[in-house]
Amino acid sequence: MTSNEHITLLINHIRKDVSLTESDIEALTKIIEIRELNKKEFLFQPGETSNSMNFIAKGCMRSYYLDENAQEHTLQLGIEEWWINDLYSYLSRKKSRMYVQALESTILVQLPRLKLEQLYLEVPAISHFFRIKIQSAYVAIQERVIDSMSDESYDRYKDFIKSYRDIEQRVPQYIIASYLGVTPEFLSYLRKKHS
Amino acid sequence: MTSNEHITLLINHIRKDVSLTESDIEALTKIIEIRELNKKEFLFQPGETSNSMNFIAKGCMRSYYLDENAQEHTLQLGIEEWWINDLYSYLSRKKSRMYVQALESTILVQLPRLKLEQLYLEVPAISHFFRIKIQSAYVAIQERVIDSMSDESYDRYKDFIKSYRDIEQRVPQYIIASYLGVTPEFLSYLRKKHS
DNA sequence: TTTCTTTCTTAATATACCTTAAGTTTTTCC
DNA sequence: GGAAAAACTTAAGGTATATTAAGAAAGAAA
Repeated sequence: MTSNEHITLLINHIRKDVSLTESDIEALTKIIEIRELNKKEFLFQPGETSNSMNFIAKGCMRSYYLDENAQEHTLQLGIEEWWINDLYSYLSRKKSRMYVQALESTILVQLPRLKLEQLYLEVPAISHFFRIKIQSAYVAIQERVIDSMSDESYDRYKDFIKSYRDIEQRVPQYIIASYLGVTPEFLSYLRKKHS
Repeated sequence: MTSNEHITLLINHIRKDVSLTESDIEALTKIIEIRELNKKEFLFQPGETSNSMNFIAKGCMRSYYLDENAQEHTLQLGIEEWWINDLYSYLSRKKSRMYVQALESTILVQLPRLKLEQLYLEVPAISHFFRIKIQSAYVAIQERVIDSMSDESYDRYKDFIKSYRDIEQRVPQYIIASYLGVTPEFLSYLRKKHS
């Protein structure tokens, strides 16, 4: 697949929410960078600051952090046509506490922050698109807070599958466990018990 | 306290983040509504849609929802100079699942959504201010996700106190328990154990 | 294929947290 | 100020989830 096809995927994705003229597309295309990551490679790590919006054209990514006991906690997962980032770091321009990592060999279409903010002035539709995206990110994370409050861990697992239907098959169980906040052993037990 | 003082509180609050001219303030003041709530009164309830941004001029509020077992889960708390809402409902214009309730007798300075969106066009500083606020709401809720992943509930309690220093004294323990996701009995046990 | 590494499962034991219920303290309101 | 309601504490017994460790299965590498 050529880099053009990845860009087209992004453009069609944006066009689901807002209309773009040919000149909008040209301006957008100018600021795009393509980034390839090998399996297990990091997009960024704690201490770095996120400086781009990252669209997954191919592959699978996750964000996670390590707690004081060096336990991994997965916050976000994504496959083709999802966005992956530490939005906290991107929006606040502070250092991230997150690892953002490729779970498969992955191709990202990146929009660097400074150029994107320039583009907002030129192409309001793009600004509008990202306002929608940041709103949905807020909605998604609030959903996550609510789901995580269910004290039945099997319910949380069902919530997870509802939100991440297509992803469940592609990521290892231990990552799902780290998303749900249970041990892999316990997740294994739950799956057996309910099957 | 007159309603003017409540409005001044809001204006000074906004001026911490952006500059406002006298005419900005005049335009802002025009759309303001004051809402008084008695203790335990609801600002809105599940099934309703949030149609305003709500600044607490006086009092104490919380948002919570009921799970399938009719357990309360507190999502957000606020006192003077905090904003309280179901931002999910406000931004998406969908029905809320939340109760937003006064924990003390409370005075809100409200900005109705439609008028506020008009005001954004007239006074960009206000638009900028709320972009900052919505960003911080995102940051706060991500913080909450991370804090809630600590499986030691006493750690979560310490995180809570760090985020809600001034509020801890003013709300009942059982609400803190419902925020932390533990029973009031267990919170009581924890506080004794660590004191 | 064969070996090595990663991921998944099983099971025994340990612990954090819940449930219930009763008693105590604090707050509300007439 | 006093009665009623709301909130908080204590403790016993129960359940959900963690820990550890070992073996099985699947995937990657050679």
